[in-house]
Amino acid sequence: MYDVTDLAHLLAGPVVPAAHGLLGCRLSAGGVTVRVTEVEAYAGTAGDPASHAYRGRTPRNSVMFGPSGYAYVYFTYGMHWCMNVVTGPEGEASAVLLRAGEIVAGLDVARSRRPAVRRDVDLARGPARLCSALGLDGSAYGVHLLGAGPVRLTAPPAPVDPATVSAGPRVGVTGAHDRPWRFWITGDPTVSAYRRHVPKPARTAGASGVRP
DNA sequence: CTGGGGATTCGA
DNA sequence: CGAATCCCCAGG
Repeated sequence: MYDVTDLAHLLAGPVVPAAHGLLGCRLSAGGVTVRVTEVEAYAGTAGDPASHAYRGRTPRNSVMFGPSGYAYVYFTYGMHWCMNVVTGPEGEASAVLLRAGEIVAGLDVARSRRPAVRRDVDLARGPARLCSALGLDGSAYGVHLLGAGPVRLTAPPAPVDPATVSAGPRVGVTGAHDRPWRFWITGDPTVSAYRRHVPKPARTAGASGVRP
């Protein structure tokens, strides 16, 4: 057995085990509960250029530098929110991005938030979709996740078998392919599609893309 | 102050 | 494939 105390302990530790442990956890907000099926680990300032905290503390990423168990929610592409769980000790800005989940409660509420979606497995398939399904936005920035607040994270009813977890390079991240820090439940239909990061081509006249 | 770019999604 | 559409942050 593995209760909220253990979850708190797990989140307080190194980010990669924390990311593993977040698979299967339940996240409840806005009348919807998802079972987390896909995550990515980010190591903060510790030599991880892909982390939002890599260049040091800013107003936007400050919650990542605090204690574990809090929500780092950020706005991107002018329209989408994405949600992270802060991990590690205070002062170390590591976090785990929640990339996808399966709706296990509040299905009708989730559908009403995303009317255009046809298949239920697509409702929270992707980090911005997950936030959308749960009704999460900037108001969830910095909230504690392990208590009785509006956004609650709880351990899985049964531990996830490590043999059912796959690992690979993170989505939308340039380089760092030597760090397979994306983790997902193998074969789960709610896991998002992997898309290689495509750097913007240099803006020179007549430039043609170079293909590998 | 300015401007480049983004841990994405959807539709053509 | 490209638009949508803000906000953040580095640099001058």
